[in-house]
Amino acid sequence: MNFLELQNKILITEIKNDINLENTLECGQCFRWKKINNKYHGIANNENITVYKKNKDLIIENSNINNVKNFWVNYFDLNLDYTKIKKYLSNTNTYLLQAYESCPDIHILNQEPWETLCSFIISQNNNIPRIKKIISKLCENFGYKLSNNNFSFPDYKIMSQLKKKDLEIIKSGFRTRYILNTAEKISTGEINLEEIKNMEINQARKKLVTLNGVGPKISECVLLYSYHKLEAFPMDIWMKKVVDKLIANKDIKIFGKYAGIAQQYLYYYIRKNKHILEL
DNA sequence: GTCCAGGATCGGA
DNA sequence: TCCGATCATGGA
Repeated sequence: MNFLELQNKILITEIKNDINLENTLECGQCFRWKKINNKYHGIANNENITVYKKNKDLIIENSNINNVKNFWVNYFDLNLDYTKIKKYLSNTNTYLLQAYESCPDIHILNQEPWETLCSFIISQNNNIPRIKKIISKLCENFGYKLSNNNFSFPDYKIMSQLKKKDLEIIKSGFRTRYILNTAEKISTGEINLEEIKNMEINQARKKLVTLNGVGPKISECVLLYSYHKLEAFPMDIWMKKVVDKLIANKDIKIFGKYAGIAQQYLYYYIRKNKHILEL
């Protein structure tokens, strides 16, 4: 990997593991990236960046080169050997091979734990367009303004001070008390998100589901999308259908330590090709 | 108008 | 331990 700085752009060349931004940013692991004219606009690390591909190179605008090296390379998971992992998974399931072809080069992002946790609490029994809307309103109303219409995700300290009435504006319904209760537990230190990062996965699972409104599915999402525990396997209604109909013996153990990556390909592939589940 | 959404919780069998 | 009703809201 090599970094070139020109004006406000940083060009990342010689990336060993090709990343497809559309598949990575629209496969259901994140909710805040927006595509405008073939470029993606998003916020993390209190930076509002634009990212796009030029051939195999990745271009990041509005960041400084040190942040790109330290934060964004990790965020987009550019150092993990996805070729090796896909090969490891390649003889497990024929639909997975179709998914590789149909939606290639998905990377599992390294997202910030609080944003991921809160976002997936909002996601429960909800549809993706509305999830995005609720999260957007949450940021507009309680985040920091970074530029024109771009707001940071509000941190848990701010949210722990909010009341139910304050959140009525975001229309998160029955999930509101879960959000507030979780923000409270993290603020008081009852749950430490930094500690969970270093825990063994089963220990981390146990800790996360102690949060009110966090069950096995949301827990797996946080483990995979922000703690990068690649064996985590979020089992939502779609993946239940996939496991039920498309996986031999309905056994996800075949995916081993990279189950989460198999899950991400299958999830996105099946949501774009729902007819496969009708077979 | 009806059905359903990247679920979790609770009460009752 | 298991199962179904329920939760708030609006997208499709």
